[in-house]
Amino acid sequence: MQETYTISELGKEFGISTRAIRFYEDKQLLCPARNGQRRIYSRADRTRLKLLLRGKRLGWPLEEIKSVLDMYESGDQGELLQLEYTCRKIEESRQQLQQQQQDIAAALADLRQIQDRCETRIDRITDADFKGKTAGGCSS
Amino acid sequence: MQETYTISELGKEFGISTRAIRFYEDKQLLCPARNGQRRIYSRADRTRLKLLLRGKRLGWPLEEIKSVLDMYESGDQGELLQLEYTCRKIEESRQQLQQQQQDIAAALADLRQIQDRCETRIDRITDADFKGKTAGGCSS
DNA sequence: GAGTATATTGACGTTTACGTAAACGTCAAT
DNA sequence: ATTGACGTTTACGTAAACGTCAATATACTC
Repeated sequence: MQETYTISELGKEFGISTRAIRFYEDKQLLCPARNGQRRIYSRADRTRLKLLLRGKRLGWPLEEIKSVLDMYESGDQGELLQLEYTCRKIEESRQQLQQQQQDIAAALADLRQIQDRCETRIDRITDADFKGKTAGGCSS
Repeated sequence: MQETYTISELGKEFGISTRAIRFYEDKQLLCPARNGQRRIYSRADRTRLKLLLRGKRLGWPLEEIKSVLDMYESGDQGELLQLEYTCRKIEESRQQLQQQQQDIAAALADLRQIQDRCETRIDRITDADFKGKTAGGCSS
Protein backbone atom coordinates (compact mmCIF):
# COMPACT_ATOMS: atom_id res chain seq x y z
CA MET A 1 0.00 0.00 0.00
CA GLN A 2 1.14 3.50 -0.85
CA GLU A 3 2.10 6.23 1.57
CA THR A 4 0.44 9.08 -0.31
CA TYR A 5 -2.14 9.58 -3.05
CA THR A 6 -3.06 12.15 -5.64
CA ILE A 7 -6.58 13.45 -5.97
CA SER A 8 -7.28 11.52 -9.15
CA GLU A 9 -6.00 8.28 -7.63
CA LEU A 10 -8.49 8.60 -4.82
CA GLY A 11 -11.19 9.58 -7.25
CA LYS A 12 -10.63 6.48 -9.30
CA GLU A 13 -10.30 4.17 -6.32
CA PHE A 14 -13.61 5.25 -4.85
CA GLY A 15 -15.42 6.03 -8.05
CA ILE A 16 -16.02 9.70 -7.38
CA SER A 17 -15.00 12.87 -9.16
CA THR A 18 -12.09 15.07 -8.19
CA ARG A 19 -14.57 17.91 -8.06
CA ALA A 20 -16.40 16.08 -5.30
CA ILE A 21 -13.20 15.55 -3.32
CA ARG A 22 -12.32 19.23 -3.54
CA PHE A 23 -15.86 20.05 -2.52
CA TYR A 24 -15.47 17.95 0.62
CA GLU A 25 -12.32 19.88 1.43
CA ASP A 26 -14.20 23.11 0.95
CA LYS A 27 -16.67 21.89 3.54
CA GLN A 28 -13.85 20.99 5.95
CA LEU A 29 -14.30 17.25 5.71
CA LEU A 30 -10.78 16.80 4.42
CA CYS A 31 -7.61 18.83 4.64
CA PRO A 32 -4.76 17.20 2.76
CA ALA A 33 -1.17 18.43 2.79
CA ARG A 34 0.12 20.47 -0.10
CA ASN A 35 3.14 20.44 -2.27
CA GLY A 36 2.92 23.96 -3.55
CA GLN A 37 -0.55 23.99 -5.08
CA ARG A 38 -0.95 20.25 -5.43
CA ARG A 39 -2.86 18.28 -2.87
CA ILE A 40 -1.20 15.27 -1.28
CA TYR A 41 -3.38 12.78 0.54
CA SER A 42 -2.00 10.66 3.39
CA ARG A 43 -3.33 7.28 4.42
CA ALA A 44 -5.24 9.00 7.19
CA ASP A 45 -6.85 11.28 4.60
CA ARG A 46 -7.79 8.26 2.56
CA THR A 47 -9.38 6.64 5.60
CA ARG A 48 -11.30 9.79 6.32
CA LEU A 49 -12.60 9.79 2.78
CA LYS A 50 -13.54 6.14 3.07
CA LEU A 51 -15.54 6.81 6.22
CA LEU A 52 -17.09 9.83 4.58
CA LEU A 53 -18.38 7.70 1.73
CA ARG A 54 -19.76 5.15 4.15
CA GLY A 55 -21.72 7.95 5.75
CA LYS A 56 -23.00 8.93 2.33
CA ARG A 57 -24.19 5.41 1.61
CA LEU A 58 -26.13 5.67 4.84
CA GLY A 59 -27.80 8.79 3.56
CA TRP A 60 -26.27 11.20 6.03
CA PRO A 61 -25.88 14.85 5.12
CA LEU A 62 -22.29 16.04 4.81
CA GLU A 63 -22.51 18.19 7.89
CA GLU A 64 -23.44 15.24 10.03
CA ILE A 65 -20.72 13.15 8.49
CA LYS A 66 -18.31 15.91 9.39
CA SER A 67 -19.34 15.94 13.00
CA VAL A 68 -19.00 12.17 13.20
CA LEU A 69 -15.60 12.25 11.51
CA ASP A 70 -14.50 14.85 13.98
CA MET A 71 -15.37 12.47 16.79
CA TYR A 72 -12.69 10.11 15.54
CA GLU A 73 -10.10 12.73 16.24
CA SER A 74 -11.56 14.29 19.35
CA GLY A 75 -12.49 11.02 21.03
CA ASP A 76 -9.39 10.85 23.18
CA GLN A 77 -8.57 14.47 23.78
CA GLY A 78 -10.20 17.79 24.36
CA GLU A 79 -12.08 19.49 27.14
CA LEU A 80 -14.75 17.93 29.28
CA LEU A 81 -17.56 19.81 27.58
CA GLN A 82 -16.23 18.83 24.17
CA LEU A 83 -16.13 15.20 25.20
CA GLU A 84 -19.62 15.23 26.60
CA TYR A 85 -20.90 16.87 23.47
CA THR A 86 -19.19 14.22 21.40
CA CYS A 87 -20.74 11.52 23.53
CA ARG A 88 -24.21 12.94 22.99
CA LYS A 89 -23.64 13.11 19.26
CA ILE A 90 -22.53 9.50 19.29
CA GLU A 91 -25.69 8.48 21.10
CA GLU A 92 -27.77 10.29 18.51
CA SER A 93 -25.94 8.60 15.70
CA ARG A 94 -26.40 5.22 17.34
CA GLN A 95 -30.10 5.68 17.66
CA GLN A 96 -30.35 6.76 14.07
CA LEU A 97 -28.35 3.72 13.01
CA GLN A 98 -30.57 1.41 14.99
CA GLN A 99 -33.65 2.97 13.44
CA GLN A 100 -32.07 2.38 10.06
CA GLN A 101 -31.35 -1.22 10.95
CA GLN A 102 -35.01 -1.76 11.70
CA ASP A 103 -36.04 0.01 8.52
CA ILE A 104 -33.72 -2.17 6.49
CA ALA A 105 -34.93 -5.35 8.13
CA ALA A 106 -38.51 -4.38 7.39
CA ALA A 107 -37.71 -3.37 3.85
CA LEU A 108 -35.87 -6.63 3.18
CA ALA A 109 -38.78 -8.63 4.52
CA ASP A 110 -41.18 -6.72 2.29
CA LEU A 111 -38.97 -7.20 -0.73
CA ARG A 112 -38.77 -10.93 -0.11
CA GLN A 113 -42.56 -11.10 -0.16
CA ILE A 114 -42.89 -9.12 -3.34
CA GLN A 115 -40.16 -11.14 -4.97
CA ASP A 116 -41.95 -14.35 -4.11
CA ARG A 117 -45.24 -13.14 -5.54
CA CYS A 118 -43.40 -11.86 -8.55
CA GLU A 119 -41.61 -15.11 -9.24
CA THR A 120 -44.68 -17.26 -8.70
CA ARG A 121 -46.45 -15.10 -11.21
CA ILE A 122 -43.61 -15.37 -13.73
CA ASP A 123 -43.60 -19.14 -13.37
CA ARG A 124 -47.31 -19.28 -14.02
CA ILE A 125 -46.98 -17.18 -17.13
CA THR A 126 -44.00 -18.97 -18.64
CA ASP A 127 -45.19 -22.47 -17.69
CA ALA A 128 -48.86 -22.35 -18.48
CA ASP A 129 -48.96 -19.36 -20.78
CA PHE A 130 -51.47 -17.70 -18.54
CA LYS A 131 -52.79 -14.28 -19.35
CA GLY A 132 -53.92 -11.45 -17.08
CA LYS A 133 -54.78 -7.80 -17.22
CA THR A 134 -53.01 -4.78 -15.77
CA ALA A 135 -54.73 -2.48 -13.31
CA GLY A 136 -54.45 -0.56 -10.07
CA GLY A 137 -51.65 1.58 -8.70
CA CYS A 138 -50.95 5.19 -9.49
CA SER A 139 -52.03 5.50 -13.06
CA SER A 140 -50.23 8.10 -15.13
CA MET B 1 -58.37 3.20 13.42
CA GLN B 2 -59.97 5.57 10.93
CA GLU B 3 -61.06 4.79 7.42
CA THR B 4 -59.86 8.04 5.86
CA TYR B 5 -57.56 10.92 6.73
CA THR B 6 -57.11 14.57 5.85
CA ILE B 7 -53.80 15.93 4.70
CA SER B 8 -53.12 17.70 7.97
CA GLU B 9 -53.91 14.61 9.99
CA LEU B 10 -51.27 12.68 8.10
CA GLY B 11 -48.89 15.58 8.37
CA LYS B 12 -49.23 15.66 12.11
CA GLU B 13 -49.08 11.90 12.54
CA PHE B 14 -45.80 11.60 10.64
CA GLY B 15 -44.31 14.94 11.55
CA ILE B 16 -44.09 16.32 8.03
CA SER B 17 -45.59 19.36 6.34
CA THR B 18 -48.68 19.31 4.16
CA ARG B 19 -46.52 20.93 1.52
CA ALA B 20 -44.30 17.85 1.52
CA ILE B 21 -47.29 15.54 1.13
CA ARG B 22 -48.61 17.52 -1.82
CA PHE B 23 -45.14 17.48 -3.28
CA TYR B 24 -45.06 13.68 -3.10
CA GLU B 25 -48.33 13.63 -4.97
CA ASP B 26 -46.87 15.93 -7.58
CA LYS B 27 -44.11 13.38 -8.06
CA GLN B 28 -46.64 10.56 -8.39
CA LEU B 29 -45.77 8.87 -5.11
CA LEU B 30 -49.31 9.32 -3.85
CA CYS B 31 -52.66 9.82 -5.50
CA PRO B 32 -55.43 10.22 -2.96
CA ALA B 33 -59.12 10.41 -3.77
CA ARG B 34 -60.84 13.76 -3.93
CA ASN B 35 -63.98 15.25 -2.58
CA GLY B 36 -64.23 18.20 -4.93
CA GLN B 37 -60.87 19.85 -4.39
CA ARG B 38 -60.12 18.30 -1.03
CA ARG B 39 -57.81 15.34 -0.78
CA ILE B 40 -59.03 12.25 1.02
CA TYR B 41 -56.46 9.67 2.06
CA SER B 42 -57.38 6.01 2.47
CA ARG B 43 -55.58 3.54 4.70
CA ALA B 44 -53.68 2.30 1.67
CA ASP B 45 -52.54 5.86 0.99
CA ARG B 46 -51.41 6.14 4.58
CA THR B 47 -49.43 2.91 4.26
CA ARG B 48 -47.83 4.15 1.08
CA LEU B 49 -46.79 7.32 2.86
CA LYS B 50 -45.42 5.30 5.74
CA LEU B 51 -43.30 3.21 3.39
CA LEU B 52 -42.23 6.36 1.59
CA LEU B 53 -40.90 7.81 4.83
CA ARG B 54 -39.07 4.60 5.62
CA GLY B 55 -37.33 4.92 2.28
CA LYS B 56 -36.43 8.48 3.16
CA ARG B 57 -34.86 7.42 6.45
CA LEU B 58 -32.73 5.05 4.41
CA GLY B 59 -31.53 7.97 2.33
CA TRP B 60 -33.18 6.95 -0.92
CA PRO B 61 -34.08 9.58 -3.49
CA LEU B 62 -37.79 10.00 -4.10
CA GLU B 63 -37.60 8.54 -7.57
CA GLU B 64 -36.16 5.30 -6.26
CA ILE B 65 -38.73 5.19 -3.50
CA LYS B 66 -41.38 5.56 -6.16
CA SER B 67 -40.10 2.62 -8.15
CA VAL B 68 -39.98 0.46 -5.04
CA LEU B 69 -43.48 1.54 -4.01
CA ASP B 70 -44.71 0.66 -7.45
CA MET B 71 -43.38 -2.86 -6.96
CA TYR B 72 -45.84 -3.34 -4.13
CA GLU B 73 -48.67 -2.89 -6.58
CA SER B 74 -47.17 -4.54 -9.62
CA GLY B 75 -45.84 -7.59 -7.78
CA ASP B 76 -48.76 -9.85 -8.61
CA GLN B 77 -49.94 -8.57 -11.94
CA GLY B 78 -48.65 -7.16 -15.18
CA GLU B 79 -46.81 -8.45 -18.21
CA LEU B 80 -43.86 -10.77 -18.17
CA LEU B 81 -41.37 -8.04 -19.04
CA GLN B 82 -42.80 -5.80 -16.35
CA LEU B 83 -42.44 -8.56 -13.79
CA GLU B 84 -38.88 -9.35 -14.78
CA TYR B 85 -38.01 -5.71 -14.59
CA THR B 86 -39.55 -5.51 -11.15
CA CYS B 87 -37.56 -8.54 -10.08
CA ARG B 88 -34.32 -6.97 -11.21
CA LYS B 89 -35.14 -3.75 -9.36
CA ILE B 90 -35.84 -5.76 -6.24
CA GLU B 91 -32.47 -7.47 -6.51
CA GLU B 92 -30.78 -4.10 -6.81
CA SER B 93 -32.60 -2.78 -3.77
CA ARG B 94 -31.68 -5.86 -1.79
CA GLN B 95 -28.02 -5.50 -2.59
CA GLN B 96 -28.12 -1.86 -1.62
CA LEU B 97 -29.85 -2.73 1.63
CA GLN B 98 -27.29 -5.39 2.43
CA GLN B 99 -24.49 -2.94 1.74
CA GLN B 100 -26.19 -0.55 4.12
CA GLN B 101 -26.46 -3.24 6.73
CA GLN B 102 -22.72 -3.78 6.58
CA ASP B 103 -22.09 -0.07 6.70
CA ILE B 104 -24.26 0.29 9.74
CA ALA B 105 -22.62 -2.61 11.52
CA ALA B 106 -19.20 -1.10 10.85
CA ALA B 107 -20.34 2.36 11.89
CA LEU B 108 -21.83 1.04 15.12
CA ALA B 109 -18.62 -0.80 15.95
CA ASP B 110 -16.61 2.34 15.33
CA LEU B 111 -18.93 4.41 17.46
CA ARG B 112 -18.64 1.94 20.31
CA GLN B 113 -14.87 2.32 20.23
CA ILE B 114 -14.97 6.08 20.19
CA GLN B 115 -17.55 6.12 22.93
CA ASP B 116 -15.34 3.93 25.10
CA ARG B 117 -12.32 6.12 24.60
CA CYS B 118 -14.47 9.14 25.22
CA GLU B 119 -15.92 7.85 28.45
CA THR B 120 -12.61 6.62 29.79
CA ARG B 121 -11.25 10.07 29.15
CA ILE B 122 -14.19 11.75 30.89
CA ASP B 123 -13.75 9.50 33.89
CA ARG B 124 -10.10 10.39 34.10
CA ILE B 125 -10.86 14.09 33.97
CA THR B 126 -13.70 14.09 36.48
CA ASP B 127 -12.07 11.63 38.88
CA ALA B 128 -8.51 12.83 38.94
CA ASP B 129 -8.95 16.35 37.64
CA PHE B 130 -6.51 15.65 34.89
CA LYS B 131 -5.71 18.31 32.36
CA GLY B 132 -4.79 18.03 28.68
CA LYS B 133 -4.41 20.16 25.64
CA THR B 134 -6.45 20.26 22.44
CA ALA B 135 -4.82 19.53 19.08
CA GLY B 136 -5.09 17.69 15.79
CA GLY B 137 -7.92 17.28 13.37
CA CYS B 138 -9.08 19.71 10.75
CA SER B 139 -8.31 23.04 12.36
CA SER B 140 -10.58 25.90 11.39
C1' DG C 1 10.83 23.90 -25.79
C1' DA C 2 6.36 22.37 -27.69
C1' DG C 3 2.96 19.24 -26.67
C1' DT C 4 0.36 16.49 -23.55
C1' DA C 5 -1.37 15.25 -19.12
C1' DT C 6 -2.71 16.54 -14.74
C1' DA C 7 -3.64 20.12 -11.30
C1' DT C 8 -5.51 24.41 -9.51
C1' DT C 9 -9.00 28.12 -8.48
C1' DG C 10 -13.07 30.57 -9.62
C1' DA C 11 -17.75 31.08 -11.43
C1' DC C 12 -21.97 29.65 -12.85
C1' DG C 13 -25.42 25.81 -13.78
C1' DT C 14 -28.30 21.86 -12.22
C1' DT C 15 -31.02 18.63 -9.63
C1' DT C 16 -33.55 17.26 -5.52
C1' DA C 17 -36.72 18.23 -1.99
C1' DC C 18 -39.06 20.86 -0.23
C1' DG C 19 -40.24 26.18 2.21
C1' DT C 20 -42.73 30.30 1.77
C1' DA C 21 -45.86 33.59 0.25
C1' DA C 22 -49.95 35.11 -2.49
C1' DA C 23 -54.52 34.80 -3.62
C1' DC C 24 -58.51 32.39 -3.33
C1' DG C 25 -62.43 28.67 -1.87
C1' DT C 26 -65.36 26.41 1.94
C1' DC C 27 -67.48 25.55 5.98
C1' DA C 28 -68.76 26.13 10.99
C1' DA C 29 -69.32 29.22 14.56
C1' DT C 30 -70.22 33.62 16.34
C1' DA D 1 -71.74 38.73 7.57
C1' DT D 2 -67.46 38.16 9.31
C1' DT D 3 -63.95 35.72 11.59
C1' DG D 4 -61.02 31.75 11.75
C1' DA D 5 -59.48 27.20 10.65
C1' DC D 6 -58.43 24.45 7.04
C1' DG D 7 -57.80 23.56 2.21
C1' DT D 8 -56.49 24.66 -2.75
C1' DT D 9 -53.26 26.08 -6.81
C1' DT D 10 -49.47 28.82 -8.68
C1' DA D 11 -45.17 30.64 -8.43
C1' DC D 12 -40.92 31.83 -6.80
C1' DG D 13 -37.02 30.92 -3.35
C1' DT D 14 -33.43 28.06 -1.29
C1' DA D 15 -29.99 24.76 0.59
C1' DA D 16 -27.19 20.76 -0.40
C1' DA D 17 -24.16 18.42 -3.37
C1' DC D 18 -22.04 18.41 -6.76
C1' DG D 19 -21.24 19.09 -12.56
C1' DT D 20 -19.32 21.86 -15.99
C1' DC D 21 -16.78 25.03 -18.08
C1' DA D 22 -12.74 28.53 -18.41
C1' DA D 23 -8.43 30.30 -17.49
C1' DT D 24 -4.20 29.29 -15.57
C1' DA D 25 -0.18 26.72 -13.48
C1' DT D 26 3.01 22.76 -13.06
C1' DA D 27 5.25 18.41 -14.62
C1' DC D 28 6.70 14.85 -17.83
C1' DT D 29 8.42 13.61 -22.27
C1' DC D 30 9.95 13.54 -26.77
